[in-house]
Amino acid sequence: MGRGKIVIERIANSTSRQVTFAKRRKGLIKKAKELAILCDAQVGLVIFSSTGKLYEYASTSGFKRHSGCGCVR
Amino acid sequence: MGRGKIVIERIANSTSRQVTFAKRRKGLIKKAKELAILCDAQVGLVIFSSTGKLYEYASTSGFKRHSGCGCVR
DNA sequence: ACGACTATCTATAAACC
DNA sequence: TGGTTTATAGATAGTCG
Repeated sequence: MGRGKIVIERIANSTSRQVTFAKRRKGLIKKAKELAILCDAQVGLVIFSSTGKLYEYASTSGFKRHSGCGCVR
Repeated sequence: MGRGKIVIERIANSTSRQVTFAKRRKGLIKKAKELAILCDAQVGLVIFSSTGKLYEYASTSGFKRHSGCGCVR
């Protein structure tokens, strides 16, 4: 899906791994949103980068962090 | 992305909405897996269909349902 | 390290069975 | 209603500034 074909395995080069992460994370969240809207579904998505950064998406208020244990419902 | 272009809004026809849901859900989970592997990330994905069915994916054992409240960590 | 660009690959809408 | 095919839209790998 791009200039060259790639194998699905951990990208060795740290820089290109980060670049790919940023691109694909954005694409994944976009598709999650589209699924929620097109199909009237509820979608929750949580992504931690290898450096520990959190990225998340939730389609509706049906998913809420509830106080006390910090979990996602 | 297909024979015709589509607008991102709730699909009116119930049958084609279900068909699209099945296709896109599969695609979304595939991409979530790829992101996890390629970029060494941890990914959690929860999808409820409009009929209330649950579909989920978690890239690592870092995400676990813990007993007691049934939440996802 | 970060945006654009674009050639190319992949996902998928529609058609068909 | 569920699987298969195909043409095309959309995502993105590699490149350049």
